[in-house]
Amino acid sequence: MPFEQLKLKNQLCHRLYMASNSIARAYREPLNELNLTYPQYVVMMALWEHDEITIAELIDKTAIDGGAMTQILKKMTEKSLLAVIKDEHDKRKRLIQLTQSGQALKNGAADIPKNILCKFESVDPTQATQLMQLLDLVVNDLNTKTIT
Amino acid sequence: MPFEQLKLKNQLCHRLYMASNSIARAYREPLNELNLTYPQYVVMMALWEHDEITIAELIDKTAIDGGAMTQILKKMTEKSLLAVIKDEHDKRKRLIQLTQSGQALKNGAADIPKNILCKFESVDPTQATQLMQLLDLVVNDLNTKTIT
DNA sequence: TGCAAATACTTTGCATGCAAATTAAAATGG
DNA sequence: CCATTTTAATTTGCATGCAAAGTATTTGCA
Repeated sequence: MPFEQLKLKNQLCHRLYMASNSIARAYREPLNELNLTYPQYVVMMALWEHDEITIAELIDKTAIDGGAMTQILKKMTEKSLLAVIKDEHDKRKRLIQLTQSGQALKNGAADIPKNILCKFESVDPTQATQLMQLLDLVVNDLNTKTIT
Repeated sequence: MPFEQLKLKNQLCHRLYMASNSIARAYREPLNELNLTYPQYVVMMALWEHDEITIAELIDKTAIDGGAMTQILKKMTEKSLLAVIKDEHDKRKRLIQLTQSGQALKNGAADIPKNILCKFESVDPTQATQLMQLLDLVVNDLNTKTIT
């Protein structure tokens, strides 16, 4: 059977594509109530964990594209969720600092992960963990630059 | 430990986000050589499997957004990969038909899946299968409309 | 038969993801 | 110390993903 490998049903990538879109869609409603997009929510999670980090560190933690990050931070600044501050020690860098309302939003977001998990009827916690581990392997393999 | 669930390292969604972006990036180079974007490649795979289907069927197979599909098909038409034909039986519908060069491109794409798989050093075939099954569960759970 | 409701697409506006070019500032080497 | 290189961000251009509004047909039904 030639070209069997080109069938969509055999493609890991297509499943990842669908799963990623599906889960982002699932977050859309609860995040709308917080007036956040999904990438903005990821930025907030990173900052709730560790405030006052540079843009480069934020990019590293979130895996969001640098070009997109500039735009995202601009919009979040307009919404008074955070402030972008120049680093006096290294003027190339910018520090991101949550505002009070940015910090406060954490309470409103606390229930989101639980509500999303409720939608998983067929995936038990063991499988979820397994899935996360496998995805980590995939990401590591794909992001490891093969120094040929 | 409050808010533990809001940490990025505990988020299935963030891993899916990273994995999906990583794998799309991995396809970018080989697809550039075919002058295809990733969604366009997905459309081609669907059509290589089954030619002359309606746009609605194509959307169903690929899970690509309808609004985006219109644009994607327009660009693929400009590249003479396919043609959009009116369905005489139901004038609302459009049939998508591969051109000769669209069909021929299948040969150029035949090696792409294998080349992507080469990048997976830590994921063996068994794990890949397992991963696909878990992703299917996720997609099914998230796309099942709960008829409350 | 005739009109409201459902379909199949298209269009529009907004928010990224990504590559490539650009700018500003710091680190390096000679 | 100065020129080259590297690093940190921003900007730009293109291609989606998605929601919502709009258009053209076809169905369903009273």
